[in-house]
Amino acid sequence: MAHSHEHHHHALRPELTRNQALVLAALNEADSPLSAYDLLNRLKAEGLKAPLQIYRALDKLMADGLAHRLESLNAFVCCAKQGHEDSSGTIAFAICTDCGRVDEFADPQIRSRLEAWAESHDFALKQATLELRGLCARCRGPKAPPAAPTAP
Amino acid sequence: MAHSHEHHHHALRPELTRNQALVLAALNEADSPLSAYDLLNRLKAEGLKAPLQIYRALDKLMADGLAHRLESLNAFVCCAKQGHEDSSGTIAFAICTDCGRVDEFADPQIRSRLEAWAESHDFALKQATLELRGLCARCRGPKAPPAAPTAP
DNA sequence: TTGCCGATGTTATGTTATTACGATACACCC
DNA sequence: GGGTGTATCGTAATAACATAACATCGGCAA
Ligand SMILES: [Zn+2]
Ligand SMILES: [Zn+2]
Ligand SMILES: [Zn+2]
Ligand SMILES: [Zn+2]
Repeated sequence: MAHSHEHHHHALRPELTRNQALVLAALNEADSPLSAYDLLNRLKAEGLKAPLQIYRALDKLMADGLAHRLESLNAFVCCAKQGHEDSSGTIAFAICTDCGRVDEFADPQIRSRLEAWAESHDFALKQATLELRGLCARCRGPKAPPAAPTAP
Repeated sequence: MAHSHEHHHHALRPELTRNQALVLAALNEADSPLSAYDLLNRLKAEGLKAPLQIYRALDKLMADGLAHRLESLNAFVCCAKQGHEDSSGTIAFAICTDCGRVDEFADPQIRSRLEAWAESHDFALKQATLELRGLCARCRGPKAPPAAPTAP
């Protein structure tokens, strides 16, 4: 255990415990979302044994904005921005159904449109899940221009 | 037990089998989303016994646009429009975290905004999951009484 | 010291979804 | 009638995802 003084203020970016750091590192190394049990399998070697250890770490990482849950996959990704301190308002994910890669983005216009709907329907919007499915640029074709897909 | 030849009509509105009709009726009667196992419990009296009977019926109903899955709840609702024949493009759901009620809507501007993002990122958009969480008009009420959720 | 508190480890259990296999029902053709 | 194909159905078993419950440890303040 080569750890020394990791307890130096900096509550700005809260310290991560060992389990949390392990889970975050595993998510960072992966190039597509991982389920909690995927993570567990990858971290068995580090001594993690029970699902709850993974879920607890994920809860903390998500609370800190360092990871996100993809509801349509029951899986998790690390935040593309390494944590959004700012308005963690409305994040969207474009998920490639072929290679699994995920592109995280925020579109203010979509957000304001959602807020407008909520406003006009007297709905107190707290959170939004926006997940797009399709083929990423790498998987859709070598150079498919925005046109009707030609028969291969 | 009313049985025998229930296959008289044509297929404009595809016929539902008994299991499918039971599941759809249960979803219609509910005032909030039901999980597959909720449905199973409610339909035990009708003779349904196994999860697969529910999931198969749900698959058909969703394919016909008569029901939708809410990814963030792992639950199902009947379609507010009783099936969208048109471009079932981009549907959104506003889910009340208090009473569970769901409001289904489609916003062309949100849809075109998503398509614009996809276009500009060379992403072949196939499907989108849009789920809002918050308090519905009945439950938010600064002046409206909190809707006492009637026990299911 | 003592007591609290947050994080942890461990076991067991609950919830959601699918795989596998066989039976039944009907349409279609020979 | 006797095939063949397809679609649905029933049942059992299992996989995949998530939480409850409880004991323990270590830091830290009164
Ligand atoms: Zn993020
Ligand atoms: Zn891809
Ligand atoms: Zn609908
Ligand atoms: Zn409500």
